[in-house]
Amino acid sequence: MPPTTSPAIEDYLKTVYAHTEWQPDPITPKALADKLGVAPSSVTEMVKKMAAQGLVAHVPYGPLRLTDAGRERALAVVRRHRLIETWLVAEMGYGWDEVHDEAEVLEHTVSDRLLEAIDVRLGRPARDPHGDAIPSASGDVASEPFVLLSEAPAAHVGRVIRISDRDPAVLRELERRGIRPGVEIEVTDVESERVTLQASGEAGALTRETAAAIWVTA
Amino acid sequence: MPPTTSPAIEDYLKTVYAHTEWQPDPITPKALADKLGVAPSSVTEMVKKMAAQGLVAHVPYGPLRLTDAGRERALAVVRRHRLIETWLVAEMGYGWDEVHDEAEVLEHTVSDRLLEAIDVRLGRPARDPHGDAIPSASGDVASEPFVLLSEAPAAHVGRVIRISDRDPAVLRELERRGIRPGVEIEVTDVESERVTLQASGEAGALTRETAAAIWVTA
DNA sequence: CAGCAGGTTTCGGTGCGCCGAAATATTGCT
DNA sequence: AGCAATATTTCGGCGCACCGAAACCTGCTG
Repeated sequence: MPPTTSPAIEDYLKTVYAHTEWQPDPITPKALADKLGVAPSSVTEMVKKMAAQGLVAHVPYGPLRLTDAGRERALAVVRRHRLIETWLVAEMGYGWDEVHDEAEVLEHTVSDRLLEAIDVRLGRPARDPHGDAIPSASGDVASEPFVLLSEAPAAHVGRVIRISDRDPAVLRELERRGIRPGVEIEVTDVESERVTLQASGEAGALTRETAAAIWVTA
Repeated sequence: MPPTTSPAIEDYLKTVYAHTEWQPDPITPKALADKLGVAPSSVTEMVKKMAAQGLVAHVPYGPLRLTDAGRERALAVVRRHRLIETWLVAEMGYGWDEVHDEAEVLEHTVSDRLLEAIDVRLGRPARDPHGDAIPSASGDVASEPFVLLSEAPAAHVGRVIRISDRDPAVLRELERRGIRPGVEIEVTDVESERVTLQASGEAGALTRETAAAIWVTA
């Protein structure tokens, strides 16, 4: 178990971790392959390596779980990603819908020292522009009770905590509608594929899929 | 000749280009291998690929020259490297002897957009902290007549233009002696392996090798 | 409870960038 | 000119991360 955490393995760890933030049950190889845009056979192989390094626990034909060591590495990568995103928005003139790809690359190449300098410049922020918690250097993550907007009952009132940054188009759409971290939302109606709501004084509706990208306070 | 310029090829291009800044004659495969810390056989192979992409001109068993296309790519990489170095020093609290390795990595991963943002923030600087000219986005490079301090005759008086950033220890050494870009230097004596000089009012001596890392105005 | 549709793994294979050893070319020296 | 030192290339091979095809499990359905 040498500290040979390649960029590829970092991506795997990050993706497994990200899954646990949105879904309670462990991720399957197929889901991982889809999110990474990689063939299932590649996942099998890579997971074998990661298991050998003690980063994931995996029983053949079963799902996938991070070990403590794996979670620690994953959190370090997530920290990098989110700090870089925050920096791009705060200092480099990026919009919150434009930072994901750049951070995706830089998270693997920024040194610890540079990351620390960024963290200090930004005043050690706790959340990134999408509301995602930024793990501390020691691996602590701020957490707060939440519900997915797609799961919230009618009449639920909450503040937007975070919005998934996976789809820039969704971010632009939500921005246009005044939905961003910190905003109050009231769910007015829940249908099978639509959630109707009131945000920033404006009424509107979201598809269930879009609503699943949003955390609101419980 | 697809635009498949990998990080490895970028390093080769940059190194070949850097050589031409310090030496008039074209670089040999051996020298390139040494500077890159790579086996000679790797250079042969990589050069073949680069020649196939029209980036270098190479006759078997002969030296190595950049084509116009190769120079263009090399300048783009050099621009990245030097802008990043400048940024690290200007904004992120790095010393001029500490930026090389970080820039070495980031030059391959920073997007054009982010680079442009950095350039703008810094006010489109013309030289980096070591005095190296930063090529413009269109590939123009500022130049000024110079002599290597190792080649300067006794009694020569000039201003330090640039100092090679290859060896951090040399940079610290020079900094300690007050030798940095912009400083006036008078060569007081030239021996075979030593150059004696006066800089910032202080007398001192440098090995020929160290002096070969310094450009002064002609 | 047999069969089938899925997901998962195995297997052979690819491109990239690297290596060392061996073959070959060039150069400099006597 | 001849030879030895040195540079360059060729060759087989390696590790990484990926692929597709085929074999193999598992769980669900009929």
